[in-house]
Amino acid sequence: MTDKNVLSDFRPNDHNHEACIAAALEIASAVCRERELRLTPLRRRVLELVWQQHMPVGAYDLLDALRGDGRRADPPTVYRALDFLVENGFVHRIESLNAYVGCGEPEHAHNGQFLICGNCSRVAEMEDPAISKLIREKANALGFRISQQTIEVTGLCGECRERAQT
Amino acid sequence: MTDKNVLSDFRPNDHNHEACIAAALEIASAVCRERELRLTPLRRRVLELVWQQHMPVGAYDLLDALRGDGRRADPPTVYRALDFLVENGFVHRIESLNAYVGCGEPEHAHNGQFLICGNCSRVAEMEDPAISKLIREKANALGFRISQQTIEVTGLCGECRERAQT
DNA sequence: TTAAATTATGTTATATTGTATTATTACTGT
DNA sequence: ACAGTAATAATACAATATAACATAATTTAA
Ligand SMILES: [Zn+2]
Ligand SMILES: [Zn+2]
Ligand SMILES: [Zn+2]
Ligand SMILES: [Zn+2]
Repeated sequence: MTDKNVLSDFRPNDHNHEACIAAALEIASAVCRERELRLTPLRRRVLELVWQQHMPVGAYDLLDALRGDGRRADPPTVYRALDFLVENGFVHRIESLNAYVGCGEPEHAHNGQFLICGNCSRVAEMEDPAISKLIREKANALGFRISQQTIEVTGLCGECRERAQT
Repeated sequence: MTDKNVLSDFRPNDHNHEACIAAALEIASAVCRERELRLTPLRRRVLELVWQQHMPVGAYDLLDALRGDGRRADPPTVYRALDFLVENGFVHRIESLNAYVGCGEPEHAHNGQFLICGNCSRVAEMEDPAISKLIREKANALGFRISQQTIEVTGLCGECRERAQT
């Protein structure tokens, strides 16, 4: 968080996560108002569910959670909501996990660079322009015009790494 | 191909593709002999099928092709063969497509950086150390130890881009 | 060179993830 | 009230992947 290229670092287990959720919903609400997007109750609820942890959630976990609310829900329900949320940058899809994670800075469009801990499953999001630029340059050199970059890195977060050394 | 950081560039449609397939099988055969891996007929056939085009192939397309051979085949058959081929670097998995593409240089371990044309579906593979290094450095700065990098870029290859400008 | 252990494959069933399609409901402006 | 639009419901299905157990082939070791 000190580094401006880090959109969200690995969060300690004891932070005030209620505040994370509240902030995410608040920002989404404001962004939607500004862009005249409709953050319907369903979309808002799915966003809230995605934000339950700082790790990727599968579509069917969300589906179960929706059903837990008492409402009836089927796959298209959650996928449509996710489409909206991904499309508008409130949520990122992690391709290597077929799962979804909340984005803390949907105000400006970007596609993040993700660090995924194979031990605790937490995810950090970077947005390092140097990385994007280098990849773009290399691709351009081959005549390739980039429309989207998918950068997902797996390994061990600092906390899990220290614990593993023992 | 002139650039040593490009493991396989976009191939023109008229190249001698039989040679590509033959070379891939030959290399795989040699590598397996050297590493005492077992390139069984099934694995060899799946590798050959993956190499039918320079674009990612889905597991179930391979399954259909195996059945086309007259043999009986079920999902575990092809997934197990793919596991072997991916594990040992003969094939790369494209996470963003849930599909598989042959690797032309399995001799040395690496995880490639892929350019995927959204129009013609052809794939090029780079292995640019500068990109890997930069990502590794940024991750290290966050205390993260990388075990694998997934870099998949979508866009338009040179040929398709020119054609689209019209 | 058998016997045991290991590795690979066959087989059946099921789990997980994602879409297509059509119908219905709720909201927006006239 | 009405038409036009956006969102959701509901059903059905497609695509991708794994679990679990049985059999066959291969390697290793007595
Ligand atoms: Zn939190
Ligand atoms: Zn961790
Ligand atoms: Zn070829
Ligand atoms: Zn192309």
